[in-house]
Amino acid sequence: MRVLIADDHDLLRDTLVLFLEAQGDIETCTAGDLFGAHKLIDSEARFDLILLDLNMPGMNGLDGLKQTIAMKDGQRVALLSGEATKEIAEQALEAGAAGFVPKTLPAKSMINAVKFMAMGEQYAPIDFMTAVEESPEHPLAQKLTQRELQVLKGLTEGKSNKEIARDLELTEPTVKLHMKTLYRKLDAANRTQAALIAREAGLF
Amino acid sequence: MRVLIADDHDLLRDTLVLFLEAQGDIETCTAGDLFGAHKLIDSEARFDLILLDLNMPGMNGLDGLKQTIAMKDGQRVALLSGEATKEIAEQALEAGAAGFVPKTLPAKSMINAVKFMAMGEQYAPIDFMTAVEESPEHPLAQKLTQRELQVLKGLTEGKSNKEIARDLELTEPTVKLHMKTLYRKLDAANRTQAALIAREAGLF
DNA sequence: TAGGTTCCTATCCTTTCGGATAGTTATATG
DNA sequence: CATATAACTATCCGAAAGGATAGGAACCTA
Repeated sequence: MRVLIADDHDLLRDTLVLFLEAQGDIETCTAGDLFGAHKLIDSEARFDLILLDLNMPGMNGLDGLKQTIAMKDGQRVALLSGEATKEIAEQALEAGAAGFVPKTLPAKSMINAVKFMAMGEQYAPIDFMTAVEESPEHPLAQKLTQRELQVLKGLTEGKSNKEIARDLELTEPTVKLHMKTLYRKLDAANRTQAALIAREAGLF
Repeated sequence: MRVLIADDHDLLRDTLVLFLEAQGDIETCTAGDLFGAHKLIDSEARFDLILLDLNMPGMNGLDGLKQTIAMKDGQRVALLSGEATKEIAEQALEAGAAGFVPKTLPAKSMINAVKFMAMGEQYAPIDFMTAVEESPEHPLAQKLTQRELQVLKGLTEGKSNKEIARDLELTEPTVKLHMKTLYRKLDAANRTQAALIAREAGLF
């Protein structure tokens, strides 16, 4: 089984090579950037799997991945990254990548994943892919006072100012004032926009 | 490698056994229901992987899976199903399953998946797991006319009636009428509720 | 051709919204 | 103590929204 590893970090590249070669039945080639990888793909025999680091020179986001997938023989190309988000991983798989391998993967799992992908399957860490992309404690919520949040909650339930006032035991003018402040803080032009923005942000 | 296959469909069970045994290095046992599977787990040597059909007798949803995972030696248990939804698959993996295998998987992929899971990795088909659970052509959208949908789209963008009228080259009173109809059809009390309901339904 | 449905336009009127402005109370914070 | 901020109340006014009602045009169908 022949694997090409392209990553600009010597340490990671060498470690990966050591692990894979230790398996006995895996032969490795390496490159330090996308250009080097493409040269090897052109000149060498077919690889069973090509691993590309997302952040190495020449990659330019997922462009380098797509270019490599489009190269001769339709070889299998997987994305390797340390920090990539779930969105990047999904886009890579969507673009036809053989898989997505986080650098945080245990060595044993990484070898299994490489073998799995070389066999023609698509790999991605389940827990990584199913993780809910939790919005990092929306900055919006922090800008709002308790009262404003209460009013906003009422708004996202489609209530009128009068209803919100009754529920919170306030007068209607007060609710209106909070509304005005909310529009300013949420950068909304009217209550509908404010409600949509609040929902979009995942509040309530 | 020893694999236990539990499924109440004789045909599928036998087919799967044939495929796996043909690999040479895989030894299989079978059971027709959960009870039979548990008996084999108790009496036989340790299995490298246990495949449980979701719909066979005794399973009772994911309960049977959880029971089996909790049995001796912490053996690796995967869920096998033909119709399961993405939600079921996620719950199974959450509960500690070794993987989720749709019965629609090509034989070659199924074998690869079995081997992969037996090696200690977690498997699920990427495309299946990342598929967006698309609401089945929202019944709402069908009740609305073209115009109403256009107006609703404007509403979900937080526009005023006047703006919507200008964009669609209608008069404001007409937009208002469509709004009224929308409220009735969407069961909304006001524009904010209508906008939220439309967003909730995944329209636009 | 008559009857029905859908879509559009329009007017009248009331309620609600939203902005501007002004002021009170309580609680931090320097 | 002075100041700032948050929370609340209040009034005025124009703009927007929403309900009721009426009618016209296009299209399908009996």
